[in-house]
Amino acid sequence: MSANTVYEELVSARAKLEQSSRSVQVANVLREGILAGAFLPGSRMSELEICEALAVSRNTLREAFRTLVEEGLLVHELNRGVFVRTPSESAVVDLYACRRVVECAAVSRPHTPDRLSRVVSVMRDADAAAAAEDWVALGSHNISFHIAIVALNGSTRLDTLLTPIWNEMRLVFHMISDPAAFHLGYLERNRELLEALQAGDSSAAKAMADYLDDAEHEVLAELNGRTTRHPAA
Amino acid sequence: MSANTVYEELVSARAKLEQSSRSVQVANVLREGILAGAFLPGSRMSELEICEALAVSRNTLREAFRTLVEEGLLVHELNRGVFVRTPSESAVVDLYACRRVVECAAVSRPHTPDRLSRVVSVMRDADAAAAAEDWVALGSHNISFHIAIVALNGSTRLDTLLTPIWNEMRLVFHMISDPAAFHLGYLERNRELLEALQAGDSSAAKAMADYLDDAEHEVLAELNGRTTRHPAA
DNA sequence: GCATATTTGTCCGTATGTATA
DNA sequence: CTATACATACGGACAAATATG
Repeated sequence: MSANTVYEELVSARAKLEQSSRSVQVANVLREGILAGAFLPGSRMSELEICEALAVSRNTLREAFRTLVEEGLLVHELNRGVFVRTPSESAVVDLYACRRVVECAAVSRPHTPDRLSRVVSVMRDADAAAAAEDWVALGSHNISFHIAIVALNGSTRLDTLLTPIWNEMRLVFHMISDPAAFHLGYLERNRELLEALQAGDSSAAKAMADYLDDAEHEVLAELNGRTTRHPAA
Repeated sequence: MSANTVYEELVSARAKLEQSSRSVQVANVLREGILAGAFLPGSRMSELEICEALAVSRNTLREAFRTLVEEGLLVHELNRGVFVRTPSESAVVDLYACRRVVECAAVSRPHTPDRLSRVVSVMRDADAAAAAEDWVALGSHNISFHIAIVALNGSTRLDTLLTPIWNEMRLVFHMISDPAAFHLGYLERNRELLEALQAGDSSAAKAMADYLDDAEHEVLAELNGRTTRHPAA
């Protein structure tokens, strides 16, 4: 049964469950699995099977579910269970609207060199991943780049509040056909953004807005070209 | 069965009211209580007592707790229980840093009249509350005013993501000595902001930044003048 | 420092309600 | 419509951690 392979992986992940509270541990394991694409958008999270695979009770699992729902990775349908979120087209539009606000604000303000250094190091990691043709890592570094951009705003609270945004962006990337090509295409644009920032270029905000516009349209085109076979959210 | 149509409507209406699970209902009740100040920052939320008071099982209550923790109203300490969050001074600084980003961005962009109308109506409600000397309502409308400001960004996702910010602001207001005087003082400044917005004044961003700076300093002064007797978060 | 009581963390069994084949 | 599978919610139980005297 190939349908069981996902749960078999969970059994091995069970070894990781060691410290902190069970429900937190379970949430961590499931989060990793979802972000890695083990559970694709729209797929159902069976209480029973996951309970058995992780050897935890339903109560504990349901607490973990509650956490992940709040993080935006799962959606909960009353008396039906929980499913991996399937970002709709309108959700994508809204995601980019939200990113436009916080990312354009971030690049518009005067930045301190030490915070920019984080952006620089992420850019280096992305380059390394691209050179090694590690497309999964490239996708992660791409998101990390924009997380580092948001951090320029100087509010750690804002950073943590936006976690669901980046989670859902990863879900979106799992829905497009060729994430590798997608991320590779934006590697150079990230570099241009960084150079504009380093130069103190006041047009960085405009560049960021254009960047997000293009990305949004490309993602929407991908989602349009795909016959949505997933269960509705 | 035309005789049943009325009752059928009632049944469907009742179904909608009860369409949320117990844990969600419990979370709603507790949230209201906390935001209303029934549970003050730092106070402990006893599982046993709340279970008995609401006649729900511990499992159900713990799911509700998980939700409220995720919303920022409660903090969870392993093997110790959950407590109403006590915003620290650094938390207040960060809260205003976050608000500065999203609220200044909101007033900087060109706004559509229909969305501004929401700000206008909230302003009217606040005036009415002030005239009626209903200080609790005034505090709520003050926060609603800024929620309406953020909504000018045009991202409903951003609006929902910021829910913990407004929740925590209410907790902060519960910690200052005279919330009524505080909110009354900012009623006029809200009006000035609104008028600047209606006039399309490009200096609205600066006005908002000043507004938040002043509010932050006033809140911090309040928290400094108070011997923090609450358990540490 | 120690013993006790309280509270939390976790699991189990089960009854009820809901959705779907 | 019936039957099955599943989610929801409850209560009890026990170990572990914490608070209290």
